[in-house]
Amino acid sequence: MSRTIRNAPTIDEVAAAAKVSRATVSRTFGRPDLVNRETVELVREVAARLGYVPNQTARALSTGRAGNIALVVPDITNPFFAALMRGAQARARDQGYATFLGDSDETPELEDLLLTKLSGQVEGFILASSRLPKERIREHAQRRPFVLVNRDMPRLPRLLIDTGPSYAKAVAHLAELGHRRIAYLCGPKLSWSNRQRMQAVMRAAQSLGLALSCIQTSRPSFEAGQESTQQLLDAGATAALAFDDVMAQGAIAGLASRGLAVPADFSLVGCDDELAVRTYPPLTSVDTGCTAAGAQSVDLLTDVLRGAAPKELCINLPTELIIRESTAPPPTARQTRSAGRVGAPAMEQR
Amino acid sequence: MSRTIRNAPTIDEVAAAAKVSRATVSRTFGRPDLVNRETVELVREVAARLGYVPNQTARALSTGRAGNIALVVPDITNPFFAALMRGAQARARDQGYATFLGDSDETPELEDLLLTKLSGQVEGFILASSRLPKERIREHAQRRPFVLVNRDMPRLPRLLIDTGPSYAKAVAHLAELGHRRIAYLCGPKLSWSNRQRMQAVMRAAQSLGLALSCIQTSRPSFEAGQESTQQLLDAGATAALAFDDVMAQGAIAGLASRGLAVPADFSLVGCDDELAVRTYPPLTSVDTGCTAAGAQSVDLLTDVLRGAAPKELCINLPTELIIRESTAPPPTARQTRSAGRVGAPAMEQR
DNA sequence: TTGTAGGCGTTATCAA
DNA sequence: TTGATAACGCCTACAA
Repeated sequence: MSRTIRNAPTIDEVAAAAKVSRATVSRTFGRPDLVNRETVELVREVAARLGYVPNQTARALSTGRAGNIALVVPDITNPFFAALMRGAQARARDQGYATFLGDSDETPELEDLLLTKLSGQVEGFILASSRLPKERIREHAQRRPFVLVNRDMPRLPRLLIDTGPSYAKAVAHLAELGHRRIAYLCGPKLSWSNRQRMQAVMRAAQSLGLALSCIQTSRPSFEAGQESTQQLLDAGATAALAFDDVMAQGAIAGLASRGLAVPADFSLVGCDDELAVRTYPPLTSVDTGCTAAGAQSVDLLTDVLRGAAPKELCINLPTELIIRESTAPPPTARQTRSAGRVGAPAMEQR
Repeated sequence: MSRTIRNAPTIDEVAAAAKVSRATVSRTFGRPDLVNRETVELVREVAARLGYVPNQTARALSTGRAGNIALVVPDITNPFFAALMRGAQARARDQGYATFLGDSDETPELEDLLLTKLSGQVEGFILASSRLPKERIREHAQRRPFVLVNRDMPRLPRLLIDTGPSYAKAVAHLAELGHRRIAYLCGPKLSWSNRQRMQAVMRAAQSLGLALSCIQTSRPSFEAGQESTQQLLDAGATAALAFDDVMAQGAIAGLASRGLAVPADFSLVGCDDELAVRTYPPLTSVDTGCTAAGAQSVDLLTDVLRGAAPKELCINLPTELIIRESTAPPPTARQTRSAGRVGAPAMEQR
């Protein structure tokens, strides 16, 4: 009854105006191959003139296919998820789906709520970096098809961005530069990616004989990275691998505010590579190909929806360590090595 | 027919199991105040046991209220829009709405497509920074309630983030620092915000007697900012105001790759203040309060939907210039002024 | 307080 | 190739 909505023309009005049955109009838009060429044109014309657009809701009720999917993420503000969303939405659109966005603000309860509220209007979910207990995920997955991103649960279609090897490589890279004490700046406790990365770092550090401190944080945010500075220094580390680029960027800022420069005084490694090339100095980071991953997660979901169950329900996406300018030999080792770093003169303070 | 979706129980099954009419079940969920307490409990119980959840699609078809809104943006990857989305989605959820996201990739055609495809399932739109011709917007707005963000069209509910005064202030700030030739790094031609900001800069520059160059760019991206470096220098400018933080950040990187430091060799002003505090150096930027704006645009839309037409359909949001460390006196003027900039030592090159 | 019945706009099944 | 006619699941006057 909103006065701003003029009554949209229905299929019946088009049918009447075109002097055909409403079934023909329906077919014209849904299965034009079943309709006479000329009839199609006629109907299209009339429809256009009247401004008719098939009512998606009615169509959904009739067919059982909503034509929608939902992407649920912990924080759309994080460049990783923004890129994922971008890739997913574009691909979904290409396949004729509209995309809901659910931002859970890193809280399992909200995530759960979004899942139940959205489930009625959605053919399937892409659940990225879920913080939910696996039992809940299983329950939800029973109602609607799910694709998990960065969460590993047997028998559920999932897309795992495999950062482990790259983090191991990054540790080796730091070891080669001469670092002996390093730190891992943790992501969310409930994050699969965090566990994966932390484990990779732990193993690599151990096998290379490096001392490692794991530093807990409240949330994968710039601020958390910033606030971790003291602990980073207390740990006696000369380098750190952060859970992602955002935290690494925060750490750089935190160090800078204490007069410490990266990489002259401290080396830092990030992850996602969305931000990395934009920071100062540009971050050594793990490229996760997030935009492509978004698109691929949609492909996986639509495969499932189409019943074209892919033989392999678990897709592993490789990553790559990109070495830039945020990593260098530790301060004490510098004298004995070539120290010149383009555009990143060491500060004299401290 | 998907094998993963078990057939959801319908209102009739619940009614039968509870030995009431289906109207009673319907009321139990929609208007429980119209049903006997005990009956409500009974029905709820039975529904829970059966796992019944009202079918949102059927409800929407019947009531005409989809319970959905859509936010359409040019690029969800831009921190401004990500923050806007975050604020909007959260507020929409609080008000019982689910939110579609449409990313138009800066192209009017895609934007148009999204609008028509989404319109069937949505009670209203929030259209942010539309690149569409105003006639098209009017046509769409005729079908569904619209709230425009950063686009000024008479008689349409809109939320305008008023950056003009802050840009003028920024120009004055640069003038005070001693800059005589400045540049404006343009945003998208079709952007209202861009026009607003450019005009503010032009006027301020003129009234202060500063030389101004406007530098066109392809897209409001980091890369575009980076690529503008040559033109910035060719113009002989010693400072620039960018359309937003992303471009400013790109410009910093572009300058750095030529051995020029900000603010020692060049001053830069950004906009949005989402990124600003995270860059190096931290950007002098215009705070647009994007997250709050997202929430407020939803409020405005739901007001309209509720028929509670606000007396003022145009909301102007004030902004604030935040001075940080990316602005300083120009190189030539430096000798005669106090040059000490915390944490941003001048580079010796050039 | 509860029940009956018509309608929301499409699609799908059968005939023609 | 087209048309009539049930569903689809729910809401909502209107009646009881």
